[in-house]
Parts: sequence; structure tokens; C-alpha cells
Amino acid sequence: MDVSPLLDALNDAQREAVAAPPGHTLVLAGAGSGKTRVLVHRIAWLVGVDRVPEHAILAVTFTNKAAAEMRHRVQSMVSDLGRGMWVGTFHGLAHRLLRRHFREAGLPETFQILDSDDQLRLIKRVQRDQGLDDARFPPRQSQWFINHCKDEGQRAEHLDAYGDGLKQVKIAVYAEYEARCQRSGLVDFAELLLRSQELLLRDPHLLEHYRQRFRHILVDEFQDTNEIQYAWIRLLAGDTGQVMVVGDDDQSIYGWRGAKVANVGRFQEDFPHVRLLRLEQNYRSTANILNAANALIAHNSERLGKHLWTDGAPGEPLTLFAAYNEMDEARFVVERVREWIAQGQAATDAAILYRSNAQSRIFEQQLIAAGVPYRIYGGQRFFERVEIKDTLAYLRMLTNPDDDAAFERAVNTPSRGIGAKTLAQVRARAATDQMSLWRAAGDLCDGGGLASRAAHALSDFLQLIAELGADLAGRELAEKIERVITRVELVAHYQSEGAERAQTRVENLEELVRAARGFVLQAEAAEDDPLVAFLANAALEAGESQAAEGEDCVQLMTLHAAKGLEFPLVFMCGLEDGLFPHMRAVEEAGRMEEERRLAYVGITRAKRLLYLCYAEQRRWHGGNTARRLSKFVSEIPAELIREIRPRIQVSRAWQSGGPGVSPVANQCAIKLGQNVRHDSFGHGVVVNVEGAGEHARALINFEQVGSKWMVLSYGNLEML
DNA sequence: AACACCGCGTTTTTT
DNA sequence: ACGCGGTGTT
Repeated sequence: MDVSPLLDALNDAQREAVAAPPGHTLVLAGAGSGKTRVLVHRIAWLVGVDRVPEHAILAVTFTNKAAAEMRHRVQSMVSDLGRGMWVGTFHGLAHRLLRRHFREAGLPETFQILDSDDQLRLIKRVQRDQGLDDARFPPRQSQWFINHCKDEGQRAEHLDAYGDGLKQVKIAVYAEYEARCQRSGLVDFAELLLRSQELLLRDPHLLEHYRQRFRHILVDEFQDTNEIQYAWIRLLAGDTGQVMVVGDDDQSIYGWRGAKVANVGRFQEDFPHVRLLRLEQNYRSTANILNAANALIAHNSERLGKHLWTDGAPGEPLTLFAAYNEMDEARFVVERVREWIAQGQAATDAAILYRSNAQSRIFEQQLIAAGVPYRIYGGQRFFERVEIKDTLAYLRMLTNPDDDAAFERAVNTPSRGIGAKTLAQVRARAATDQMSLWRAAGDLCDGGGLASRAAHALSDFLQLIAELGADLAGRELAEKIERVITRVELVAHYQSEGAERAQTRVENLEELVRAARGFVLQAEAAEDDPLVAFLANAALEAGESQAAEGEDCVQLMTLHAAKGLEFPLVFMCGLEDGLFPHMRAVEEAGRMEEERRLAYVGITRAKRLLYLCYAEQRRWHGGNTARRLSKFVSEIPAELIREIRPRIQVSRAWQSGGPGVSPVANQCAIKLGQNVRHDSFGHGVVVNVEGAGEHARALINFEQVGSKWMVLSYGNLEML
């Protein structure tokens, strides 16, 4: 059996995983150890060697991107397209179950998915109606509470406040929110999982059906599973399903949103006879980079234990750059990127990583100034843009008029004279009669009780929706969207916001129509209404922000967003105590190890060259604050690091623990990193200081003319 | 309905 | 410092 060509290109550990005998398997796969490869080959093995029918395989990932990649790679390996095989995200698969069995799940056929934005609006609405003060009961906290409860598998009725008044309020909000979702046929992200779990629990026949069907369950990034996802896998597996989970406890960085690394250990207890395999050979990074990562992560105590190794070359040492301030840091990084590109390397092979999104701006500025193409990940997503959501709200109304979230958005966008007062009446009626806003509005129009102007405006809206419904029936998906945009006069509406803004909005609307035209129903969803499927897809797959794909550009993203990716050249920036590890993580117990894992993830992204950067001074929350090098850097053996400070030789402030100001600089009341302006040389940064009193001189790095020594008592420098 | 002002938060983010 | 969201004013 092991002569299968499937195993040829694999190492021993990988082979063992791919050709694992029947039973449960836990694969601890270190960074860059060929994790995805193993999963894909395993599926191919099951189908090709073990003769498992494709429909008996369920493969789960976390992100759409990972699911798409897996689908793609499986298709290229398994002769025929992965037909009947379920490959998707937890949410996508749960959604599929609910669509198939909407009746048993207690949902309307046209139920829609509530994204977090809509969810927050709805919660705000609920809280306001319950007379809660937003300041005392922040809606965001309620949202977090509700999602957290659902992630833990708990319904409002299961919860007990134990006399905690605040919790009592949250539970009440949860209950009312859920009631409204149910009335409107809306399902939020966490609900997808919880509801589909309940569906299976409540319907033994259905559960048995799926247990019989999915004999093989594979889970990627298992360390990121939360309580409900874990329970979901367990439930589906039952006693018959064979589960292979692949994960790396050292790369668990989503504890703050409910992921439980403990699930990795639990898996071994909850499932019988788990075969534990380790993938420890790294094929990605040079030995130096890998050793740095190993040394760093060794500082964590809660580990299952794993030691990555490579038989590759040591490669270059890591480079540590101490910048004066964040501007200097950005300049340095951009300069290195330019050199990289000048050497004929691809820009896309370089990544600038940072802890928080706020850091991206300065890099963006410098990249623009240097004319280097770049792409920032993690901006606003396509389907979350206002114009898209406005348009989709109408389509949602047409699909399911009881969708209150859609009603609230569409009813006065563009403004058509339906003000707060009128809406309050509609909401009140809906509340008393326990009906949707749509039906309450209808009743109000029919039954009078509204001021005539309001009644007109409202009935115009109701009529608009009715007419649109009639007009769109039977048309193609893309045409429906086009007609909504025209009929509702959305373009004119956005025009009032200013020409430039309107221009992008219109372009996005065109993109939306294009997306609809190119929308292909998944085979499994063929029986669904294309519009319903399109709307669900829009929520589940919110889409990347800037789809400028194909262009060769530097990649900018947070460390979190970098997980799963690799780059020949990596810059980890802002390695300063308080920023990374983040202040908030230092305060909360258990978070420090997660921060360290995040650093580990960052380091292991690099294939060949890794730069560690920090600024001794940084503009942060207003003031200019002195920074100290991140303790994570000191956890990397010094012999792996080459430190460069090209323009300054002062005491190493971070080592003595003091602020990033040289003693010399201190005496003359001019700080390194100080921004200055000179009448003829323009703007610059103080880079070094010598002497004292009248003889004190400073090396200034001017933006326009480069570095110059200036005697402070002569040079007419303006401190900025 | 548009604009101004005030207060607050300010890590990470998928689905 | 800054931007956002929510509230109050015209």
C-alpha cells in the first residue's frame, strides 16, 4: 500500500499521517511543516487508496480562503472534482445544513444571515426599546456577551444571572434579540453553528443520516476551534466517524475570541485511541530563523511540545533595527524593500507585519513617497460597504419582507420623508402585535393613526417594495440588482455626498452587478433560489477589500492576518514593550503566552530574511513616548541577531532600561528623534548629538537634503 | 436633514 | 492626537 505515488514526495511523518490507519488522528503540525499538504494528500489517499466514497468526506477550515485553497488542491489531486465531498468553513457547512433542513431547524426558507454590523444595530435597537442607557450598557458588550454565549452553546434560557444585575440585563437583551431574529428570519454567525447543532440534536434521524454519511472528518487549524465548533465535530463524528485534526498549539492566537487550545488536549481524551503524530520538519525557513522561533516559543510553559528543525542552510542572521521614531522605522523598511526590488526580487515576496492596524499608515505614506506598490490587508470588506449593504437591504426585503434589519436600512435610504417619529410608531406597533416592521407598517397605513404626510411617505415605500417585487420576478440575478439600483435611485442619493465619494460608490455598485453576473451556485445548493444564495454568500464571504490582484506589490498586514502565509522577506515592526506585547495583553493573565505565540507566528512567516524593527520613540495616543525594545527580542539568542544602527552610536537605552534618549542628548535638551525645521533645508529629524552648551551640535537627517551636522547655537533650527 | 459639538476609546478579526 | 458615533442645534 505504501508504494502509492501519493507518498513519494512526503517525509516519514507526513506519510504516516497521510496513510494513517482507521481511527482518530491528531497531527501536531509545526509552522511550515506541510500541514495543508498532508490534509490534501490524506483526502486523496482516502479516495484513491482506501476507496472511501467522496461524499463520505467532510473537511472543515476556518476561513473561506483556506477552504477555497483546499478545494482547489483536492480537485487537482483527486481525479474527478470533489463531488459530494463537503469542503468548507464551519459557518459555511452549518449554513448548508440549515438551508437543507430549514423546516426542521425552525427557520423560514428565505432566512438570511445577519453580519456583525447588522447584529450590532439590532442589539442597539433592542436596548433602546428596553430603555437601556447606551453609556451604562454598551451595546458592543451585549453583542460580545451574546456571541460568547452562543459560542459556548448557551441559550438565554439556560443562563442564570445569580443575582448579578448587569448580567440579568444582558440575558434579557439576549432573549429579546433572539426573539426578534426569529421573527425576522435572521441568523447571526454564531447562531449558524448553534442552530445546526441543535438541529442535529433534536432530530435523531437526521443526525444518524449525517453520521452514516460523513465517515471521515478532517479539521484544519484545530487549535482555533471554539467550544461549539468542537462540540459540532464531536456530534457529527459520533461513534462511527473517523476524525483527523491538524493543528499547532504554538500558533493559537485567537484565544481572545473564544478559540480554545485546550481542545487539542481534549481531543485525545474525548475520542478513543487517538494516534498522535508530529510534523516537525520545517521546509520554509532558514535554520537561523527557525532557531529564533524555537528559542522564543520555548519561553511558553503551556505547550504540548514540539521542536521544529530543518536540514537547510543557516542563512542570514536576523537583523535588528533600532529606529529613532516610527518615521525612521518606516523609512528604513521602505528603503530595504526598494533594495529588494532593485535586486530583481518580487515586491509581493516582501511583507511588512505589525501588531495593530494603526501602524500601517506611516508605512503607507513612505511607500507612496517611494513609489513602491503595496497592498494593505484588512481594510473594509466589499460586502460591508454602505452602498452594497443599502442595495442588498432592498433585495433582502424582496426575499423576505419580514427581515427587520433590512427594513430599518432600506426604509429611509435614500431619505423619503420617513422620519424618526414615524418609525417609532411602526416599531411600537410591531412590538405590541409581535410582528415584523413590514407588517406593522402595512397595518399602520391601512388603519390610519399616522399623520397624513407620514402615511403617504410610508405607503409609498411599501408600494415601492411591492412594485419592485412584481417587476423583478423571473428576472436574472444581476438584472434584479441593476433594477433595484435604478428604481431606488441610489446613485443620485450617493451623489449628494460629493462627487469623488459617489464615484467609488458607483464603481462598487457596478462591481456588485458584475459579481452577481459571475455568481455560480455551488452544486449542493442548486435547488436554492439564486438570490437567496447570493445574499447568504455575501454575508458569509464578505470579500477582500482591495482586489488589486495580480499586481506585484508589497504586502502589509497585521501579524494575525499573516498566519498561514509565507514570505521570503519579512519585516516585523513596532517590536516595543506595550505595543508588542500589547499593553492590554500584559495586564490580562494568560495573554502573554498568546502574544508570544503571535511573535512566533510572525517569525515563522519568514523564509529567508527577517528584519526586527522598533522605534525608540513613537507617536502614540497623542504624545511622543519613549519606547523599549520588546522583551520577545531578548528571548531570541543574541548570536542569531545582527544589530544595525547606521546613523547613531549612543548608549543602548533599551538595555539600561531607560527611555530612548542618549545621556548626551539629554544634557542639551534636544532629543534624538526630535523633529526640526530649517529655513533652507526643510524638515528633518535629530539623529545624533555631540558636545554641550554652545558647542553642542546635532546630526540632522533632513528629508530633502540628507544628513547634516548643525551647531545648535548657530543653526536656526525650529523645534517641532 | 445638515451641521456642529462633545466624549470616548484606542489589539488582534472570521464568519 | 484623532476619528468616530451619538446627540443637540438650526
